[in-house]
Amino acid sequence: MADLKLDQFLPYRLSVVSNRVSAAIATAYDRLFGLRIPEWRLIAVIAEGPGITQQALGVATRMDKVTVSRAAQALVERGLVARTPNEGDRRSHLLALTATGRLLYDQVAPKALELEAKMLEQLDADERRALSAMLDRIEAAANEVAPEGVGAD
Amino acid sequence: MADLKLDQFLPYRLSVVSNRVSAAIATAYDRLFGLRIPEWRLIAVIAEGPGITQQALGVATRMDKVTVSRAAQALVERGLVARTPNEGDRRSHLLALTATGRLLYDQVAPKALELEAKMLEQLDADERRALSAMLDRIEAAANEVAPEGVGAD
DNA sequence: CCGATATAGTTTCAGCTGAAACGACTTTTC
DNA sequence: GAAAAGTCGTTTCAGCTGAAACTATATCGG
Repeated sequence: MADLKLDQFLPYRLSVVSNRVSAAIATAYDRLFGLRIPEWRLIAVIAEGPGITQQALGVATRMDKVTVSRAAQALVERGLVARTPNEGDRRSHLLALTATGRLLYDQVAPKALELEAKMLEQLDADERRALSAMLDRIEAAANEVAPEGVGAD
Repeated sequence: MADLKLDQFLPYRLSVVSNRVSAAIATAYDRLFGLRIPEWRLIAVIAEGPGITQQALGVATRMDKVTVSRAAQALVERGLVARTPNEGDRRSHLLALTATGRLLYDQVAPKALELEAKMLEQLDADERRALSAMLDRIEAAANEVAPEGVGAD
């Protein structure tokens, strides 16, 4: 009989840790800025390169197009993001932060980095690099095991 | 303005990798054994120590009691798990694998370890230890940042 | 003992997610 | 240049999750 202890099982550990981290971040963003995680992710990517389509946002954030669509609508309604017609392709629009959106981003981003720093506090630079590289390799392997599968949170 | 690139942001990377891994595993278990992740987790813990209550299962798997309740019902209905009255406390029952459940476990556990091995293939023993230790530290830090929050998948 | 409070587990309900169907527009093909 | 096929984005629907309400039992304080 196989020797399998759940809390030594990596997929389980990964899921637990990721959920804790996500929950901590989600709570903070929601309380401080009224943002959900998908919304915050869109803002982060739009801030980097304004004039982006939703489909590109989906690729960048690895979120489903439905999730992107809903988050984008919420942000537009809140006046944080504006849509301009895409001349090249009228099926889509181009998204950019409004002035208000930019202002919010300038508040959220430092807070995000601060939260991240708190969670990484006990890792030194080498460890962080190693962690990041390992995550990349694990993700690649997972993609091989089952090519599909997305999932946001 | 803060320098924040989403794909270097640890909480995001963690979430993406964890979701990929979970999706890969979930697909495999569902296809091979008709098990969802919460069900599989219960089986893994019950196999280790039969005669366990649902509340203890919740602690062990870090899943919500609702999730545990539903997974337990499904397993009982499928005849993989049996409930015996808990003499000491009649609010709860004690769960154990049936013969069928044990048989299934003996198939699932090796498969689980095999899947894990595939994902960890490119990490050597030292790296795995380091990864595990880092996950522990990150989880602890996340718990400090926001004590609550659970979440299964 | 017995009422007050707490805990195990279930049910209900609201929220989030993503597959699938759909509408609008674009590209390809003949 | 129009029908066929593909893509962007929205809507719909079904599934999963967890907070809160609820039932049954247990424990605590007087």
